[in-house]
Amino acid sequence: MNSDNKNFFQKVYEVARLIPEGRVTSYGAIAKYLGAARSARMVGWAMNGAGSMPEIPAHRVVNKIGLLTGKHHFDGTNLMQQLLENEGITVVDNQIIDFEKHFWDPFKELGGPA
DNA sequence: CAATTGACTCGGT
DNA sequence: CACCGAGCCAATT
Repeated sequence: MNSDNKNFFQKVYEVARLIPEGRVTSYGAIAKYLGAARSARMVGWAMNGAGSMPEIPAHRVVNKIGLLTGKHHFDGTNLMQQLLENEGITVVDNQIIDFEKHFWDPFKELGGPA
């Protein structure tokens, strides 16, 4: 079926919405899962629109090294970090501690491309 | 309509 | 190890 009927942004919203609590993922991971590994920027842009989507935990999406590059887009200056810490994730200097331990891989969790 | 920017990532020098 | 360029695609100016 045509999962590709949906727009790229729409898919990003779906995957982001599926991120479990206490987990995080990267823009590139989502982009790659959608078949656009080099379009990580688009994921970020999508997240910008996701800011209006309460079901889309954009704060759980960070760059590939676990750095909160998008924290400036949230209200205040440390809201993103507070949200992550609230879920049991440790963040120091805008960077997630044990990032790979909290990393949520859509390929692994969603089953990935057959 | 053209140029610039942007919540990224990879690779080369 | 640090810096720079290329690729991706969309929104804003």
